[in-house]
Amino acid sequence: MATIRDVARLADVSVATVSNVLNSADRVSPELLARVRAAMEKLSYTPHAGARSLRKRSSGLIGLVVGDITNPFFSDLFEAVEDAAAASGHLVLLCNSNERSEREEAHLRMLRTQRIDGLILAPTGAVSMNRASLLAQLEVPIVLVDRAMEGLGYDAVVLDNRRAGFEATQHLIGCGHRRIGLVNGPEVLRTAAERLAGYREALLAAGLPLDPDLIRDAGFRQQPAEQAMAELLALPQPPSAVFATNNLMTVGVVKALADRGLACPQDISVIGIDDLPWAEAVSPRLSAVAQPVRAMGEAALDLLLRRLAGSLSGPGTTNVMAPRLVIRRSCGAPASGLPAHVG
Amino acid sequence: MATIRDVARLADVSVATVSNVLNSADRVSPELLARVRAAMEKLSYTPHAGARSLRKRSSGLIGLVVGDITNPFFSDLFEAVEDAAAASGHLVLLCNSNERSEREEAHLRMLRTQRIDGLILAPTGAVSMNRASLLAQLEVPIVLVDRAMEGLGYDAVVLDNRRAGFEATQHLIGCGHRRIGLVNGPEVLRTAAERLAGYREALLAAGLPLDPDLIRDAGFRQQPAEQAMAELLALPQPPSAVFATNNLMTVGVVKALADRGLACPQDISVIGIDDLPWAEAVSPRLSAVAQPVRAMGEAALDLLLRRLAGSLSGPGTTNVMAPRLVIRRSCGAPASGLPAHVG
DNA sequence: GAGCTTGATTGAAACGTTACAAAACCAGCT
DNA sequence: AGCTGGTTTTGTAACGTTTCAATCAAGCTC
Repeated sequence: MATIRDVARLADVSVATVSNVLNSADRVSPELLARVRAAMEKLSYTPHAGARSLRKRSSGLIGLVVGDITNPFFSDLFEAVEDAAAASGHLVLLCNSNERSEREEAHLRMLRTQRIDGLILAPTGAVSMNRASLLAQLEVPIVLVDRAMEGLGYDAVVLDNRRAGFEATQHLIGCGHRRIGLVNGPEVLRTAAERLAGYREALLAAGLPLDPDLIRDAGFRQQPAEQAMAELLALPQPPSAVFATNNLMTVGVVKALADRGLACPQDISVIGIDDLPWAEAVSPRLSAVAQPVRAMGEAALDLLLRRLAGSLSGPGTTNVMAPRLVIRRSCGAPASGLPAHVG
Repeated sequence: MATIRDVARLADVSVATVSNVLNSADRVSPELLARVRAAMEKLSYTPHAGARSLRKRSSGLIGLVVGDITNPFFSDLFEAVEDAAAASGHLVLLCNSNERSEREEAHLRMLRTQRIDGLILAPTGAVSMNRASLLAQLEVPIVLVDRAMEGLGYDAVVLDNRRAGFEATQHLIGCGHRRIGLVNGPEVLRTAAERLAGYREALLAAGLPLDPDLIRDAGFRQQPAEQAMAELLALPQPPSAVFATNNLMTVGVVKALADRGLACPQDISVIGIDDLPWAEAVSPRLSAVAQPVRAMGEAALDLLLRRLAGSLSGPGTTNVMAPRLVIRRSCGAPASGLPAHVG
């Protein structure tokens, strides 16, 4: 494979000049520029990223680590980040931790040997001390997405989770529901806690009672959500509507209903967080509180690039994005047959 | 950040020795090994991938380029490939071309400057001359996935598309259907052509006529598939069952039905290629011909690694994987109200 | 105790770039 | 002709590794 020396030889200039046309083309005269470009073309020369990253102190690589690339939220996120990164000449290194923190830590080490310029991290689970130090060792700007980890001083871009919880619940209340099930993630996670807070707040605002029986922790996962939904249905006074706080759990909830032959919204109403590509395709078309995924990815990369450029400094800021309520058909008036309870 | 020299100094050995513990630990005495390891630990040393890739002639990077990471098929594929690659100490560089060949070509150039060790490519669209030469210039082993490009001599792992088409169609025929719509991709693509061939063959085997009106090209995309389904329904003699030849088009078809209030399988039966994570959740639970995505990813990486190790050589082989028919509820007997036509 | 063998350790030369200071060039002035 | 000040161009020392031949130590054998 051709090196910069070969190009220099062929164009009859010094290697320094070739390097210049690569990096600051304006510092070289038009005629040499043309000669060099021609030589590169003829040899189909491509610079060696390794050598470059060795000499400059930057690799042009940006790490993106997510918990589950199979989750549409994360694949959309990757797409957004990669598009934006391409525009600034960066390459995105995607790491999928499969929600296992050991894998995530292994990935962080990998990313360090790659000498990434910056990291976008959607942290899985709680923040271990171990991981915090791995992050610090990277010695590069870091932007958190989806889940913020307070106290570490990193930039973050997150959904306004309280509001998302509030709007979803409010929408159901507006449809006439009074007993609303909540299939939530574990409260130790900030996102879950905030979504719950929004739910509470909406109930309170409507003067509705809060029944702890209606609140379930399904670990943000599909299978447990299915189980949780089953339990809710088995309650002496089952809810007339359910709010699932992420997309995986929405699938679980819908499946539980389908398995029991319950129609929606006739028998029970459903709303979820995260819009899904097929939400429009299934019947009923699912209502949801959508996250502005693309905007979140772009915002994250923007923060990162600004840190890299030095145009942003000081302690990390948290960028809170507004959810968007997408109303389709899965929420209707409470089933007449079921008791719409007033507590 | 600590370098190999720092480690050597601290452990009071030569850099060569440190390098040895990194690469062939068995060639160094236990006591020096321990000293070096301790020094690395203390300095939290991590090798510089760039420098390494410069000196050895390999980067430890493997490229994976796909058309649409948002498509569950591809995100599953990435997951499988990354898992397998991690086991062999490779890092996967994912590139998403958004089905645009210019982006794909830009990515191939990027991958060349990264000096990837090998490439797994799910080619989008037809093979341009330009792209063929870009691939050749990479000068690394290449494995094609999903769509083979004949004549270039690369290894490939693909679905047995003919059989997939055959089994899906046969299943519908077995349910009693005689007019079966086919929502297919463009026939210039081998995959689409073969799936069509399987469809034909199944009809032929059952002694059923082939009605060209029932066959539509929806470009493997959702929106056109919705449109195609609408056209099929508007036919004077609409089909009693539909077979969509990929997951995006299945969504489009289902949506078209839902929009018209058509129930499935009561009004019309549906089967698709590619299983979907939510196929079990919607009602009706969708039947499908599943691709063994994980196995395909693993097979692709395996081929690549064997080429790299030199244990595989000679012309490329094509690895044909068997589809798996997953029967759920979306296919039933033809609607009594609709004419089950005998041509 | 001299000569071998074997295995562990090391010095130093690459690998392909970029950065920086030095050199060369070229007008335009005195 | 000799300067000056400004561009272009260039030589060369890093950057952090690995590789490979060379050295060294230690245990054998005769």
